[in-house]
Amino acid sequence: MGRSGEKSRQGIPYSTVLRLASYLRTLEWLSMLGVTTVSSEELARQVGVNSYLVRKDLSYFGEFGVRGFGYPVGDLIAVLREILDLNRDHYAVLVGVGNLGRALVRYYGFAREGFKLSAVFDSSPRKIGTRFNGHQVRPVGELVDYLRSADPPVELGIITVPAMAAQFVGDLMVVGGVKGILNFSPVRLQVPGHIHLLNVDLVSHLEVLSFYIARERPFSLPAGRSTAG
Amino acid sequence: MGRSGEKSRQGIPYSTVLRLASYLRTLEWLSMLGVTTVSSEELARQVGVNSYLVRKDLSYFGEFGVRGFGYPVGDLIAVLREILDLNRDHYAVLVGVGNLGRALVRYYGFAREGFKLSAVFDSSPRKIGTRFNGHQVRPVGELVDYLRSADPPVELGIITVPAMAAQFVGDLMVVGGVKGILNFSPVRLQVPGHIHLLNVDLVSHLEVLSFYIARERPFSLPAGRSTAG
DNA sequence: TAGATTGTTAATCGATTAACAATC
DNA sequence: TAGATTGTTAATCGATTAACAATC
Repeated sequence: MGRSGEKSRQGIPYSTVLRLASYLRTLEWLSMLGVTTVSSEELARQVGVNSYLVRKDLSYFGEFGVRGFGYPVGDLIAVLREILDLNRDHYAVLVGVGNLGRALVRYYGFAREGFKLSAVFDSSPRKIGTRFNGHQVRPVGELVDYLRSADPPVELGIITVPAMAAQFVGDLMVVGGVKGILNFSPVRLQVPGHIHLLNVDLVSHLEVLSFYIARERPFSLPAGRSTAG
Repeated sequence: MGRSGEKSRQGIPYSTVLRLASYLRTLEWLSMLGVTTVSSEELARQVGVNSYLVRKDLSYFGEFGVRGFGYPVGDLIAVLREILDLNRDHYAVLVGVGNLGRALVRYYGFAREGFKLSAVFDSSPRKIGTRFNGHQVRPVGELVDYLRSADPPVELGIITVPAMAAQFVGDLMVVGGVKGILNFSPVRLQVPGHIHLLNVDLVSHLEVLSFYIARERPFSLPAGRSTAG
């Protein structure tokens, strides 16, 4: 599980990385249930992919299974945590303490996986100074300075501001030196190539569901394949 | 995170549907800025894909552009709203009034796009009866009955309960007759094939960022792709 | 061992990219 | 018209699936 035995990481598909996180989540769940061994077949079934893919995904990083037996759950969890670099804390700032922002500040899931909030910002005088979950809201004008002098350093920025302000806040984060941005605003941010950006548009998800539901009406087609897995 | 069903339906790739929502978001933004015409090149640039893909995606549904000219923004918005079936209201129930659930109940973005909350449920006696954003929290025991008799009918279920309860709640929604489920719990739900399921695992997104930051390597997919996949 | 299941190479499939004819 | 840009067909690329040898 150390880096020594790993194969080349060139060209690891984004979809593979996303599935690694899925595998990890499922394995943690199995581990909680007391399961100590799992086959690629069973893990695949639970995640909703096929077993070829599980083995292929893992093979990018090494050999972690036992032939004829399966994968030791605990070991595989450790391996995936290592691969995803989850064996250390990651610090984030969050900007925008609206409904969604407040929810994320209070969300346990992040901290549980080692993602810790370093500080929280907003532009509204009404919100600056108030406290959420132990974090006193700071003025967004202090964001760059904060990021530059933060110790431990802040790697991640979480954007939960309205569309109008998203690009501005993103720019500040980049100037401040974050390495990755999780953007919950519906705006497509423009960021330099070295910044890792993920857009999470909650409304889009509902729209996708809407599309598939609309196409399922009685006359549309012979029963096709399901979107559910 | 990501969709659970990997297959397209009626020959339209899932990734295309997701991009349609992205195009719509960008077009709405352009429209707000007063832009009335946009080329596939410009729209592609803003969304972070290439123009071939924009034209290809739209061509699944018809011809909406003017050669030598581009696309009329207003018309294309109307077309996309029609395709995604957004020209009517969609009703949803939300189960689980924790931090994330409360945020979604209060989130304007959903309603703005025609997704309306029909009712809100929780299992905790401490929360039942309290009000959030005008919705009085109902006991989860009433969920199935509510869904069966709701008028207007409820198509969508949003799950924001802890992992432990997610499958149970999902089962109730299915029994109640929802057509699609947006699952924010980290559990991979098992649902019948006719149910459209999208999993949104917020922690996974951070883990993906962690992976790429650890490698100082850009994504291999279109930068800043929307989630769900 | 024999059966089971991995790890890996090869084949397939489908999405993306490219090219270009149509046409405003 | 001439230049521009769409809509669509063909080529490419890469992820997924399949097959199977390795081996516990």
